[in-house]
Amino acid sequence: MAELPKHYDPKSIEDKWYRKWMEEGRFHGESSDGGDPYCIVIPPPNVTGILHMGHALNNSIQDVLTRVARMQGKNTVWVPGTDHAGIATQNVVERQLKKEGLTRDDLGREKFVERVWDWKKTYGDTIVNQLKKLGSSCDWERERFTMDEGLSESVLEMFCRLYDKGLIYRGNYIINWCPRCQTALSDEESEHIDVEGALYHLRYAVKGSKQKIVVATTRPETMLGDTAVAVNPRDERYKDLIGKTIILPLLNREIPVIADDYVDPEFGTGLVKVTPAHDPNDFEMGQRHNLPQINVMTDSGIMNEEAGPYQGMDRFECRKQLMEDLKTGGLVEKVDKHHHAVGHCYRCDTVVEPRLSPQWFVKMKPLARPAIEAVQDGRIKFVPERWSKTYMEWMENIRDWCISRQIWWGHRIPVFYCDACDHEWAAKGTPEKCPKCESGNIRQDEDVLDTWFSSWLWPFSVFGWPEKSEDLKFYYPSKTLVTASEIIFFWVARMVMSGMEVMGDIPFDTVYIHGTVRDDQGRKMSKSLGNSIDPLTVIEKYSADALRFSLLMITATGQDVYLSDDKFEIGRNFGTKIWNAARFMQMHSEGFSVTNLAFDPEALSPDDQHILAKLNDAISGCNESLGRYRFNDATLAIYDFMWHSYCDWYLEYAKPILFGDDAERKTQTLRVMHYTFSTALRLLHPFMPFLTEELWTGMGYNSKHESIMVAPWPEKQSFETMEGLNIDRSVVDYVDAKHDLIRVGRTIRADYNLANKQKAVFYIRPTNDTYLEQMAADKDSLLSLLKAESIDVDTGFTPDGAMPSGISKLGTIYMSIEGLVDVDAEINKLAGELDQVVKHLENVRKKLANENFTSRAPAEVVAQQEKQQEDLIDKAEKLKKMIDMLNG
RNA sequence: GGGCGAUUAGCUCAGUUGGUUAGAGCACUACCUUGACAUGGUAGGGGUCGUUGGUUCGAGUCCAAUAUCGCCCA
Repeated sequence: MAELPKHYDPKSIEDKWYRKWMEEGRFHGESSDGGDPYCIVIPPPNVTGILHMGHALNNSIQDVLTRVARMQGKNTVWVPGTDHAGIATQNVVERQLKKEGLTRDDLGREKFVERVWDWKKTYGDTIVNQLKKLGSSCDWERERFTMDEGLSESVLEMFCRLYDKGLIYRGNYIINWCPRCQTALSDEESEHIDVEGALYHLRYAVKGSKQKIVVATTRPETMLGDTAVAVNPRDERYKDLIGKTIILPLLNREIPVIADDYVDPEFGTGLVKVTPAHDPNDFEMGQRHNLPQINVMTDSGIMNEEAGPYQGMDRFECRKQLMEDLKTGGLVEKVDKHHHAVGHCYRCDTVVEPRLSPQWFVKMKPLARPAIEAVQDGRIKFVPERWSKTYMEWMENIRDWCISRQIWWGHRIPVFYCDACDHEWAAKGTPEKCPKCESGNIRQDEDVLDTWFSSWLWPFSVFGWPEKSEDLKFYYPSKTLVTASEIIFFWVARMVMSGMEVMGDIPFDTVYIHGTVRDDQGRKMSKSLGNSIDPLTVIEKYSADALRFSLLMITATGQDVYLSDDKFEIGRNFGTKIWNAARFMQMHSEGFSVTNLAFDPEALSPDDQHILAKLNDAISGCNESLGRYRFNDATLAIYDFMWHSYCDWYLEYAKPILFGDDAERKTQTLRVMHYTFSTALRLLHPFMPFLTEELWTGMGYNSKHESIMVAPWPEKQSFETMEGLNIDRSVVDYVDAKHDLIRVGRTIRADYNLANKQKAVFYIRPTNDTYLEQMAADKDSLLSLLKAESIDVDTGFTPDGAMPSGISKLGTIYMSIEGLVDVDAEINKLAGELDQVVKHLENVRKKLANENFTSRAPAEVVAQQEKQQEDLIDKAEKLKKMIDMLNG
């Protein structure tokens, strides 16, 4: 046992251990080793990502689950990796090119993609390295990337299967278009943000009359693409209008008035303009009424030739100018303020333009059915349960998934066209000729797939699917998926669908949804707000252990996490506390061997029994909480045990023994101490991996299990075993009561401002003979914990004069302060206490006097109240006597 | 507009099927550098559990309204 340094230096230790664990292959699992599989697949972070607090929380949780499973002896694998984040990564590289005065078109597709790969090779490890800093025990030998060869193979296979089944199709529909990224987005990638917009009321002229009608719109510039005006057929106000022709202002295009049930008579004026090429609802109306579709914008959101005089203007500039022009023409009725949700690109925050465009889609309804059933029948469980509602809601109303993206970085859509015979087919390789007409005049689709089209295969693609590998057989399905609520639709739901589709089995049995990390004002942490706390800064300042522990301790199940810098002090302080406890033990362990901790059950003192019982409680509390994904309760159980049971009470109890000269007793106590501490370290290890490993070695506990990572996970001892250790519940209760008595004694000391060094003289009148015996036998610890010169335990004790005192379960404790007693103050104090007791007693009496209560409440609740009544009466009596005596 | 969540101490939050005098951490007050630890110790102050009704012998907990805030979906 090398001496532990006075100060704990997490920095050097954390790096050292992580390197060692890697060298020793501690994170790696092999299916050939068999056993009980435990697998978690990481939610792959973006390859462009940098670790934020959400990741830190997400991965701390996964690491806890992984490390516990590993210590339990399961065949444990946590598969890490990153996704290629098509749009985001392309954006990053395009920005880089821009600095060089280049665009991707200057490079051409092939060179550009090469350039992205270069970027990935140089910077793609950033987040991976940050995960390592956090202590994540991922199986790095299994690290995957959604664009690597194997996963690309999975993507192509999946595409071809769905294509051949008719579940992938190409169609011209309204999709979400990001004019900045110049690509289509899925519905999920368009984030609805509430904005204070306007509802513009515009006057359109009716052909052949002087009548003007008023339509309301939030996007006036799209009027340039209007091909009808619609009313609800049941709307009496506009009955006569149906079938008439409207002259579209500015362009003077003639468009019909149609009747359609979709129109809500309550909204705006009850008249809506119909722009089939720029709105999903208008599109459908257009389909029903055979309206032309006029797209008025270019790919980059610039008005095109269909916009007439507005051609070349940006869409928002156009909105302004167009409104000016309409105003000039007297064609604006009014402009109302209007709150509405507007879609924004989730990658660049640009306002999304709904736009008619030919894209590839996955037909979702058939895929959703088995995925709905899997959750309905409980094969997949959400924690907290309420998220299954969100999942169901989305699944039941699922819409087809737009999977094509007009970018270059990603899996190119494996669809080929023959220009000779117009044949279209999907294939995994690079065909040289058309399978139908054998022409070589073929070309591949230009688009790439949505990144999520590779992520949704993650739970099986990481194990080599479509190849039926041993790993796949062994580790699939994975166990728990840990993620935040934001990606239930993006990812979780889709993984279930793909898993059911190709594996015929669920991809995981539990989905644990943790909270979103917010700042202390409840705002989402974001770079643009500048309110994010960088986990690496926290690691630098407080240590990775502190970061992990603090995060888990303040994360209530499924609730959002509000963070501020000072919260990490919890973890740091706790680490320091443990470190110092270890140093204290070490100072007293000279010549003591920690390899033999077999204490003598017959010789356990009350405090020994007490700490062992509390240890068992902590173990069972921690395990139970972990089983229910209540990480805050799990950490609290350990924290409370180590700090308040072990350090505050047991170590303090042990001091006089360790400083004394009863060698046998000292050895026995050290055995209990080290047994307890080494067990608690194992319990703490998943939460604070570095500190616990350092102490595991530093304290010499590593003789049997070299690393704490593979030491056995503490399991709750059965009652029988506790009895075998000679742990008696009544003795444990006695020690709890003793602690209470000591607190009462200390309060008296504090009331009389006794200096720490000042020894006091105490008298205790025990409540009964059992306590008398127990306390008499336990006087050493009472003396030491009360810093007393002497303690007389005497059933017949009566104070001969004014003495400050206090009541506890074990008895009444008096402290001798010759000549110093402030009688009035003492009476006041006791009277105050009596007041409280009387008030409480009244409540209890009232309850017991109520026949409804005594007859209806469970017997044990009534008995408990009766017992309490007795205790309170007893206490009140004592207080009265004490007050009388002081008065007398 | 639909759905979900939150409202408990100055702050951030626990409080598991209703049952001791509602807890923790931080902050605060007093005392203490004592032989593990001032990133600490001991003691203490602080809450009519958003509001109003209801169910119940009993409500922070269940139900219904309502207010405020937040999130998701349209």
